[in-house]
Amino acid sequence: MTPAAPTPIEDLLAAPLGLRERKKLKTRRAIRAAAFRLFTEQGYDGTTVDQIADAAEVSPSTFFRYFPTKEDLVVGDEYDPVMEAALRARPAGEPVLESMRQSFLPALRQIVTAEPEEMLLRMRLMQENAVIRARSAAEMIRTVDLLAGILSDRTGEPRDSLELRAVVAAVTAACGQAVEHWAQHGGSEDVVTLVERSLDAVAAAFSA
Amino acid sequence: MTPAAPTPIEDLLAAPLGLRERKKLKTRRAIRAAAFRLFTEQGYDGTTVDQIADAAEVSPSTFFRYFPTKEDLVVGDEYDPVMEAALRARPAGEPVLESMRQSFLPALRQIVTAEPEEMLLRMRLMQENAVIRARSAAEMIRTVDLLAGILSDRTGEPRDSLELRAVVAAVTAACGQAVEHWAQHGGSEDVVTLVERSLDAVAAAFSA
DNA sequence: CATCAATCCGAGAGTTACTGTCATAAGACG
DNA sequence: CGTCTTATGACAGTAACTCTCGGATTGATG
Repeated sequence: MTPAAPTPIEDLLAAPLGLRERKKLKTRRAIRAAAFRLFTEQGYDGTTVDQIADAAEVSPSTFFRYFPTKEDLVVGDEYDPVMEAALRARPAGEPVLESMRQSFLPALRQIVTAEPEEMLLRMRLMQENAVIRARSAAEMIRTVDLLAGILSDRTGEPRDSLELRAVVAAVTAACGQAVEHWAQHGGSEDVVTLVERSLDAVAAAFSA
Repeated sequence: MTPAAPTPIEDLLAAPLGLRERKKLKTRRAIRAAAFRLFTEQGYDGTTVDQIADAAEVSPSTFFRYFPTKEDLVVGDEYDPVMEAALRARPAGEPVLESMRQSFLPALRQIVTAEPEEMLLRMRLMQENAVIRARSAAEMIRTVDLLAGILSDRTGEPRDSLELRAVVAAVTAACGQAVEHWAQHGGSEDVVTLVERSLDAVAAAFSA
């Protein structure tokens, strides 16, 4: 395209994504898009990996190179790093509950506003399909492990502190219920408000 | 065996388990016993259903008649009815937290004292195997649904009350962490104490 | 005791998710 | 342009299920 003269500025701009990387990202998106379309048309169980691969114009082998399992199309734990960063950014002396609240809320807001229809589809699949539900629940366990690890590092508590893990698990579960409620009402309510309601309810139940 | 004279008393006593039912229970136990033995020897993933069926001297077809999936050998939700009964027996006006505590504790104590080694194996498999972990987590969701349903019926709240579900989920998660802690320490500590510690920690975190 | 209906079981074929290997084609790079 | 790396596709294979069907076992009845 451009003459042979090297253009470092353009290189730097293009560097984050070489042609190869761009193509990979594109096929990854194509696979997921084809899958979600087929899922809405035929349901999750009614759609085979071969069909998805056909629709995305890749071979089944390639499908499994991009998504190790069919479930991974739906679950996706790409939000954990966001919450991890947010949690690490909280001040050291802050109470655990407040740190978690301030980490969950921005992450949730971002997810819900960025791609609400995809999130709704995911939650719908989670309700309908036992396998997806199970995997999502397992992801929540992963999240609890992650957050408890970060917090224990920060406070110097042992990594398997029952007390810390209990708090993290309880808060995460309450927030999860808020998200589920959000999804079951079609995403019309404000997630932040729902999370606050959840946490307030837990506080009320435990302070009585 | 006995003379032809009809013996209604014996009939009534034998009624709960006819020959057929007894046989079914026996093969069910045989399958599970064989499976657990093979699991400890070769691991969960290293054991095929065919091997289990062979060891239990049944056909693979029969295996799937008794256990719809291989995971069902391990997860088993036979404790939900116990908790359900306990929860329904609680007085109507009691706070949710107290009702749950008084329902969880006896059930847990029973599970842990009745067959501790089996429970430990289950928890160990849950740690090691992602599929089992996911299924167990899904069972916890089922439990939350069940308990929230019972409690909402009792208090007249709507069945999908976010507040109620958040509290139930938080308490269940905290208790789950207690059980996990119990298992990770080889079952040497007292479950009841661990549950109390968990719930106290949540209370402390939310009352600050 | 004989029989009949319900139910349980085993055999076999088929589907699907996933794994591993290998040859080939397409980008990266000097 | 040549080479080297890497992505891809074709293929074979495994394991967890699902479905169906004929035969055996059980439990009730005449």
